[in-house]
Amino acid sequence: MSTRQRLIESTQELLWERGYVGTSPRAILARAGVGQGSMYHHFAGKPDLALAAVQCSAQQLTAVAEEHLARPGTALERIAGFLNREREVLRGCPIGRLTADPDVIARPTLRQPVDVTLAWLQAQLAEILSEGQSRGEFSTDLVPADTAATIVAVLQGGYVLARAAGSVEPFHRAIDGLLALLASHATNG
Amino acid sequence: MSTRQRLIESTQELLWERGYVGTSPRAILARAGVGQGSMYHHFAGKPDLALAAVQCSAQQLTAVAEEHLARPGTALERIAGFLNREREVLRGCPIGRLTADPDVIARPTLRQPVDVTLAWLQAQLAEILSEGQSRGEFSTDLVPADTAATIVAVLQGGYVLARAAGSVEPFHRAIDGLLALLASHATNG
DNA sequence: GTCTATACGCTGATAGAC
DNA sequence: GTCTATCAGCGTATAGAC
Repeated sequence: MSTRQRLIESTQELLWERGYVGTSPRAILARAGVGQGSMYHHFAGKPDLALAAVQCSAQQLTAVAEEHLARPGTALERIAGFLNREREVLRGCPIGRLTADPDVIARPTLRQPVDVTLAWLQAQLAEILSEGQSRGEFSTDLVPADTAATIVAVLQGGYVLARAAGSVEPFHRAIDGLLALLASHATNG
Repeated sequence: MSTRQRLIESTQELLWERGYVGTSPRAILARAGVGQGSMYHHFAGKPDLALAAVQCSAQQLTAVAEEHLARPGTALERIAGFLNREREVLRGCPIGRLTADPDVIARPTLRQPVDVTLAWLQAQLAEILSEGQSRGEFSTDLVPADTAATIVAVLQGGYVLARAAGSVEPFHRAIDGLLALLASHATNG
């Protein structure tokens, strides 16, 4: 693997664990096993490297979500399959996590991929809900865009509860509670 | 106001904005308008001061929630009133925000008040849901503990979506979506 | 109690050798 | 391309004057 790629991967891991503010170039270099010169050769500085890492994480998250959401089944089944996919719950969401970071929120270029990824996910879920409604699988009482925001919020908030508790349990309770609410609106579940 | 109190309040604000990792004693002192000596006189160091600030924020959040949840009305009305209470959405949750911080998660003494506060909130909501069920206001199909976790997760995740988007809109959509799901389970709404 | 002085390692970056 | 040297400033804490 190239030095450039190793730098990006190390940065991805550190951003996930410690956020932008808590990640220093020194720590990135130590994890990647390269010297400072390499980093400043491939990237303009910390913000530039962080942007590359965030874009990479956003791309990976999108790909995984797309793969799960594209599986066959009813709207409810596809959503449940996505929510119950394997996750490292206590590590949290590598993208959602960045919203806690003041420097990410303050820099439009860093915030943008976070915004785009979460908006894309909501749009995908809204589309699935809408299709489910037109197939008669789902109650037309629900507003797809609102329900989609609720679903993504449960996911992001579930991570918060799990990390606070030091246990995956509240995450799964939040998902189960959501699926129970959604199930009663499904006509073919 | 005492110097000690000013230090705690400055720390509360900075922890909310920047988290534990992003908050330096220097920044705290500058905001409080006191010298270093005062801080190390009243507190053992940064972790000790942060603990006092987090406990204070937890106490304040609990008091506000308690006040809203104790208002009269059906279970659904009380929950809706709590969810729609005035919030500084784009600032996020001063308690939930701390779960993104690696040093908070790593220190049991700092994590504990976060854990206790979010667990208490879930317990309160579960109690309201359970009471609603026994009064016939709410479907007995729902598991109160699961639904309570879902509600708190929507709140915490709503902040994430709002901060990512730089807009309060997705927060309110997530809340509206949740309330729509809950409303269909209420028999007196 | 509160202040200033001092300390040492880390942050984030530049310069220049190889 | 990658390395090491060097830098001004910050992070966190201690010492000791007032």
